[in-house]
This record gives sequence, structure tokens and C-alpha cells, in this order.
Amino acid sequence: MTPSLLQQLQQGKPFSSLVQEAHLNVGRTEAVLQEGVERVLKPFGISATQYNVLRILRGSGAEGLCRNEIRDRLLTRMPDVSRLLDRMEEGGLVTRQRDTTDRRLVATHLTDRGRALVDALDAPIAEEHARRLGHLDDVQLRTLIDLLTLARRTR
Amino acid sequence: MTPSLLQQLQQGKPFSSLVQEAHLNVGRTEAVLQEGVERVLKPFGISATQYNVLRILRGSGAEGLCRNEIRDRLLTRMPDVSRLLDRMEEGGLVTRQRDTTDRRLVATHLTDRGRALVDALDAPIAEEHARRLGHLDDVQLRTLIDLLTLARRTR
DNA sequence: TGATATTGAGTGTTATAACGCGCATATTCA
DNA sequence: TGAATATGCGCGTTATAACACTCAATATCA
Repeated sequence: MTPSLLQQLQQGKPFSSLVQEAHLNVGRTEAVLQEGVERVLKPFGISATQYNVLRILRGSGAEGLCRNEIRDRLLTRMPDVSRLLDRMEEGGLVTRQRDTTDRRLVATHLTDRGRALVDALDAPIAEEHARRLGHLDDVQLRTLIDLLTLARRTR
Repeated sequence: MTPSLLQQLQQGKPFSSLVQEAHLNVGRTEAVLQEGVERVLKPFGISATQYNVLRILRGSGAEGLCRNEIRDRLLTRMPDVSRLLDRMEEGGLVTRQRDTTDRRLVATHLTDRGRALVDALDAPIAEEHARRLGHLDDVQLRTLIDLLTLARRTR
């Protein structure tokens, strides 16, 4: 523990309560936003994680991405991407093909159906985002983004 | 969809990208903070959800709380609190007792062991919070909290 | 070149989450 | 008071996540 924090804990918790309140607010806000997104996705039969994979694959060229690349680009830690992709393959959203030069790699691509789905979701998701955050003006959104970015830069 | 958002989508995405970036930042930040907390909790054998239940129970008098009260106070939606409490009961952290006046209710209490555990976690969790967010000053933390609170107030 | 280490993908298994249903108790109201 | 409704809790089942491990392919280096 850093000396300054130790002092603050011994004094009561003037500082500690603010960081704790901040974490609580981040968590609560994420839960609300996530819940809204999942409600939008539910009629389409995919989870938020699957939607993120679709966006990741759309955002990277037609060559596809291997499993670990997908895993590393996901927002949340996901130790079992193989079976996540299994389910998406069963759903006809992606295909997998072993790389010919390095046979350890398996490239995952969007199918036409997968691409059509993620494209079709742009509008409803944007609408949901606007419903949740549209009442903040650009300066507020920018400030929020900057503070969160700064927060993730652990000293 | 609101007319203004429709216009913005048709124009490209000058506004939509900011709200989307904000949501992405909230999610990424929460993932980082959550991961840190869970790493702290892992040696103690409890999950972040269980830790939240412990804090909720500590924060409410010795009368205990019924299942739905606990569920409603949790940060994230949790549809199966019964079995969550089952596991905590097996772990000796809580006890349950059916209410005598309204026999539908089952009050959950902290055991001595549960209280000792949540008390013992205060320092390591505060330390973790400080490690993650301690480089933000009070004004920044307060601004972040206010913006997140505002963000959750959907129009 | 042959042994060793490293990397990438997937699987077996267990634990937890999600969804819906059923049962018991209370409450409401004709 | 008796029937209908509402509320609270738990369970059965299925789906997904988490963890450890194996196996194949490549890279490294004596």
C-alpha cells in the first residue's frame, strides 16, 4: 500500500470514498448501457460478446483474424473464444479456415449472413446509444471519454 | 428513432460516434476495474458479486435482508440470487432464516465469518482502487462521477 | 539436424448465469 | 368467508463462462 493511501485510510476515508464512488458509478453505468444493448440484440439472437466479435471482424480486412487476435481485441477478458466462435459458426455468422503457411493459425471470416447482421444492427444500436447518452452534449461526452481514458492509464 | 438522430445517421456519424466512443470507454474501463477487483478477491475465494452481497448485508442492519432486497441493490441484474446465496451459505458467509410474521420472506444475515471477511477486504480493495484511480485528483473524480450520474438519467 | 521451447487452437470438466416454472403464503375483494 | 390475484422464494433445465490441460505446428539453438 502506498504511504499516502495508508494515511488516508487511517484518517477515515476522505479520498478512498471518492475513488470507490467513481468505480461504483462506472460499474453501474456500464450495467445500464450493457443491459440496453442486450435488449436490442436479443431479438436478433446474439449476445453482446458475439456482436463485438462481428464488429471486430467487420473492422478488419477480408483476410480474417485468428483466434487470439479476436480475443485480444475484445473489451472484456474472454478465455474461451474457441467455443464462442463455434456457436457463431453454427449460427452461420462466421467461417473458419486453417492458414496454409502457418498451419497453427485458423482465420475466422464473416459470412455474408454475418456481415448483413452486423450491418443491420448499426441503426438500432446507434438509436439505443442515442437514447441512453443523447442528452449529453459533445463537450460532456468528450470530457467523459477523456476522463475514462485517463483513468485506465494506471500510473 | 428520434428525427435528430436519423438526420445525424444520414449525414454520416458525427454525433453517433461520440456516444458510441463513450459507451466503449465506459465498458473498457469497467472491465479493467472489475478485473483488478476480482484479482484481489480470488485469493479469498469469492466473486465480485458475492463481495457486493457481503457489502450490501454489512450496510444494512442486523435484521438482514430478504432475497429481492438484495437483488435490487446489486449493481448488475442477477436473476438467480437464491443459488448465489446457497453458495455463500455453503461457504459459511451468510445464514438464512424464514420470517415468522410473513412466512414468504427469508432474511439473510452475515455470519461472523462473513463479516470478518468483508471487513478484512476493505484495505486490499481500497488499495486496489487507489492503484487504479489514485492518479486522478478530486476534481477529476468528482467530474467523472457527476457525468456518469448524469449519463444514467435517461431522458 | 535433432532436441527443446514456444505458440496457437481446441477440449474435458466444473462452476456459474439465464430463463422459465411451480409452490407456498398473503392480500384483495365480491 | 371463499375465490381470485399478487408476491416471494426456490428449483429444473439449458446455455455460457472459467480453468486446466492436451495436442499439433513452428521456432530456437546446441
